[in-house]
Amino acid sequence: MDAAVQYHETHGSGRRVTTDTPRFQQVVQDFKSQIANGTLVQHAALPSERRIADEYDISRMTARRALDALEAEGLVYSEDRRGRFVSPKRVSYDVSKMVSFVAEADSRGLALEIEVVRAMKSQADAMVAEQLGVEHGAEVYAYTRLFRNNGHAIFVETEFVNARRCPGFLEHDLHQSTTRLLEARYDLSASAGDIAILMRAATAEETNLLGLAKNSAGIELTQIIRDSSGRSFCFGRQFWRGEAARFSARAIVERSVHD
Amino acid sequence: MDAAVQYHETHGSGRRVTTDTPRFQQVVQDFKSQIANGTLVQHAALPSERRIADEYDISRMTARRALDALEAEGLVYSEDRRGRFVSPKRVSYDVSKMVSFVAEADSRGLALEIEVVRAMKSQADAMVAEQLGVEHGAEVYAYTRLFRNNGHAIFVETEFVNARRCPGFLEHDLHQSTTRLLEARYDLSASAGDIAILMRAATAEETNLLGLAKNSAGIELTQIIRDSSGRSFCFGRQFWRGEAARFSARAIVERSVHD
DNA sequence: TGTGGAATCTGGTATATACCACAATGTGGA
DNA sequence: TCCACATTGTGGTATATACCAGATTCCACA
Repeated sequence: MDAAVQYHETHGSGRRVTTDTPRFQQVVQDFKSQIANGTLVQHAALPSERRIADEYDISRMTARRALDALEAEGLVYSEDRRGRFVSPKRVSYDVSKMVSFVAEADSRGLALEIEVVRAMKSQADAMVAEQLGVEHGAEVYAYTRLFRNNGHAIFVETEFVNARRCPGFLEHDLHQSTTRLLEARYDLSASAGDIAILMRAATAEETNLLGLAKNSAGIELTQIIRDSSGRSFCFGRQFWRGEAARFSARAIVERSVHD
Repeated sequence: MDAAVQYHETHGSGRRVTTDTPRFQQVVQDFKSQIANGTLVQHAALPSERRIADEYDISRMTARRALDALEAEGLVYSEDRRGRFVSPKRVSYDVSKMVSFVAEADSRGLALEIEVVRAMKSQADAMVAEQLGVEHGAEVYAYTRLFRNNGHAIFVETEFVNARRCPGFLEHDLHQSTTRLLEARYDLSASAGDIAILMRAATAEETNLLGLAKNSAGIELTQIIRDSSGRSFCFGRQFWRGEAARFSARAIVERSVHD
């Protein structure tokens, strides 16, 4: 256990003209390579912090730093007291298609599982009321669902539907596309939608459901679905693991539809 | 050193059994409050790590943990060896409007500054060639610009334009909206666009230009701009500070085949 | 009135150590 | 055979310390 503090610079494969590559960055780079070249496939377990520290001859805290960096980048996820694993590949979500993500995923063969976390009748708060175009305090159905792909949680969604327009909504099976449900049962078909995407930190519940590390960031996607008369009948808020998705959209200037 | 670590369990309800609140979370919460209630306004300096450690009677590393968490959430940004500061408010970007963000920002009174980092004629690599619909190796103009709002860097963008369609492009002033430039000088008006949004880690250059912490995540937004005939003439890739923006879009259902 | 340089401050990296709480595994006894 | 219990492993939190290098400040000297 000699030579604790050494700070010798291993200029070796020095590419960067910067000062000196921090040791933890070496670990980061190594694992990035291993993930990129397939040595580590998705969901494969990484060595433990202690093992990495040992192998690289660094302290556990430094190993941890490297792993935290990989996690922050989304290349790796961790399960509390079980280990760290390679993140699966991103899924694509075309937000321009108002077909529910569920339906879209189905058609592309994604094994999407839905867990209903919570479902209840409640009253619209200011936010929900504005989005749904109902009175403050009006009855709405609110339900939260967790979406997994191959067993791996990728996002959690809370949706609000206008109770007056969708009586008995919660009696239906929520393990399916909401869009389809609304269309089949209530003759409400999506005609347009407003979508917003932003990056933010996960709330406590999202952290738990998605199995995220504390204070980690992800992507919030909110959408308001409107019928052909422009009235909104469904408001949803999704929170995605940051590394789990790629969102695409198509923009068309003005209203001119050519075809 | 007397115990000082107490860890009595409060037994939550779900699967997770939350133990005692970690000390660093207290710091996180405090600053969150101060930012929320306006005690700390945007760009205000937070106390240094050492000062926080002192005031909360925690170690510097624990204080650092708290600050890192705040930074990961985007509430705070740090400047190397200068300090940590409260992040400014998000800007909104409607990606459905094919008007350049610059133009849109102007009209809303944002003080947007553009710094041209790099501008050159180069040859399309596989990626760029595909997006622009040109031959691999075809001549393109490539330029990188850094965008600041009130002096605070918010995103960096690299755009590629088809050199054949836009001769002498780089001779124009790039401190303006590209969309406008293309329209005014080359009669190329945006008619549609494909946009993709995803969260990822910053590259080394992005880290430097945006003044980010190492390995921090942000949002990549790529867009392909097409003319009325569907041909693409501009391909751009933006990397945004994660906390800096909110992206909105409007989706319209195109009734087609229903499976 | 500068101006150069030292002192001080800041975040960044790194180590060593300790304990906690839960997960997985292994072992012995009923 | 099956279950209770101990052992081991893992990530999570926390402390104390050290040095680095750039940013800032301020003061003495020209």
